[in-house]
Order: sequence, then structure tokens, then C-alpha cells
Amino acid sequence: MRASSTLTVATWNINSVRLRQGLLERFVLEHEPDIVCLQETKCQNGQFPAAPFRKLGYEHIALNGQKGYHGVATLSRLPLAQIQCRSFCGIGDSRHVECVVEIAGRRIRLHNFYVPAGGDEPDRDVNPKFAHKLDFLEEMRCVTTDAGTHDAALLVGDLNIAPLENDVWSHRQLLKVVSHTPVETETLEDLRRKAGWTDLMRTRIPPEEKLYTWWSYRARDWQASNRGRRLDHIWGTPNLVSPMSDLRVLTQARGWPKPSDHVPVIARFALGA
DNA sequence: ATGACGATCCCAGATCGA
Repeated sequence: MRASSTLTVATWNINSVRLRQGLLERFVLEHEPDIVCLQETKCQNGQFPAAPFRKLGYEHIALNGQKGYHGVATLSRLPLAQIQCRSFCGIGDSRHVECVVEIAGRRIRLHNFYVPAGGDEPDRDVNPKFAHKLDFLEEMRCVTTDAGTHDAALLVGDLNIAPLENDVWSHRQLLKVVSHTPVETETLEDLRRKAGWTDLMRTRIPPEEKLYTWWSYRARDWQASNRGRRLDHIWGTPNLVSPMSDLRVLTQARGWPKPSDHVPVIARFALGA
């Protein structure tokens, strides 16, 4: 008989996994997630500090890293099957890894994404990075909830877009700022709905409430100014809405020593026997 | 209030993040 029927999944843009290995160890010891999805690992696969995390019980590690930039990793206490890395926009950069995890007799597909930031100028004609971001989103449309065989699916990561008005500190002042422009927020919401994903964070914390997962390094005092954005997301198939027993944004991690500018988001699911 | 920071890289200033 299987004793454990809960699954805890975390996503965290770690902004260099080698620099913040200690913070990540602290995080997994305190919160004991079954699966941790990381973005911006900023190292090649051979440089990933796998051994210390294997020692902590994360024996199953799916890596898609590159030198210096980007990079995603999925660390798991449960076996991972069907590991695949997708390439988007014909560029070989490391922005996606997916896998299937089996728990309580169900197969759950898990996508880990790092969507391009998009540069400064929100105009695809003058800013190739913004064009890349929009093209990436168009390619993401094929990552639907029914692509592949599974009983449920999750899509998590740093999507670099704050789609709702209360996902930013000032909707009005950020309308022309990359991450909250109408073309980004409307495209993301359209692709999410058409692909069958539910915004699981907002099923738990209502859209009327401010909710952030990122605070700039450049603020003198991130907590006092509190000019954040919700750039990190946990999407799921509708059949995971009611099993989700807890959803936490670990805001306090922004105040840890030498922090990432993003904080972890943790979802717990009660999947039955 | 798009930055006053912080990360990467042939190690030091350019480039990127958002």
C-alpha cells in the first residue's frame, strides 16, 4: 500500500544554482517539496551541483543547461519518465524540460519553462528580443494539456509575464513595460485558455488581491517599496484544481542572504490513495 | 521609479535580466 498520496511541487527562478546552492538546500529542507523546478540555473549540465541534491533525496534530475545564461532543471524524489527538452524558435537555448511523474496510480506530465524576458522596448520591429518573446509564446501554443498521454498535467516556471492587473504593483504605470504590455498579457491568457490550462495560483489567491513573485534588485528596499510582479506561475489541468490543498508564495525568501530576485511558489496536491 | 543591482564570461567591462 502506498502511504503517501500528496505531491508537493515548487518552482523557483534561482538566478544561478551554483551561487545559491546553499539557499536551495535551505529551501528543500524547510519545505520538503517532492519536486523542484528551477529556472536560470546558468550552468552547463556537467556543472550542475547534482550530488548534494541527490544526497538530500532528489535522486532524479532532469537538466537542460547551457553556458552562462538561462537553463532549467527539475529535481525530484520520485522517478521521472519521458524526459524531453524542447527547442523553441529554432534557437538551441535552454528554456524547457518536461517529464512524467507517476504517483498514486496517476501519470502527471510536468513542463518546466523559462520564457524569454523580452528586452526593454515593447516593439517587435525595433527590439529582436521582444520579437523572440512573442514568437516563443506562439510556439508555446502547441504545449496543450492533451499533448501526450497522462492523467493530469502541470506547466510551471518563470513565464516573464504578469498577466492580471493585480499581478503588478501598478497596472497603469506598467502598461508599456515589458512583462505587462497588452500584447504579452493577452497572448499569454489566450494561449493558456486555448491550451486547456488553469491558472492554479489564482484559483487560491483571488485576482482582486495583489500577488507578486519577483522584486527588482534595484530597489533600495524591496519590502518597503513592494513594487513586485507575478512572473512565476503554476498552471494545471482542471482536474488538479480541487486536489490542490495548498498554494504558497514564499515571499520571505526575497529577504534571505544573497537572494534570487524571484521567490519560490509551492503547490501541494492531495491525490488520494 | 527602466533603475540606485547582480549575474555571466578567456578577470574586466560588456551584456543580460525584467
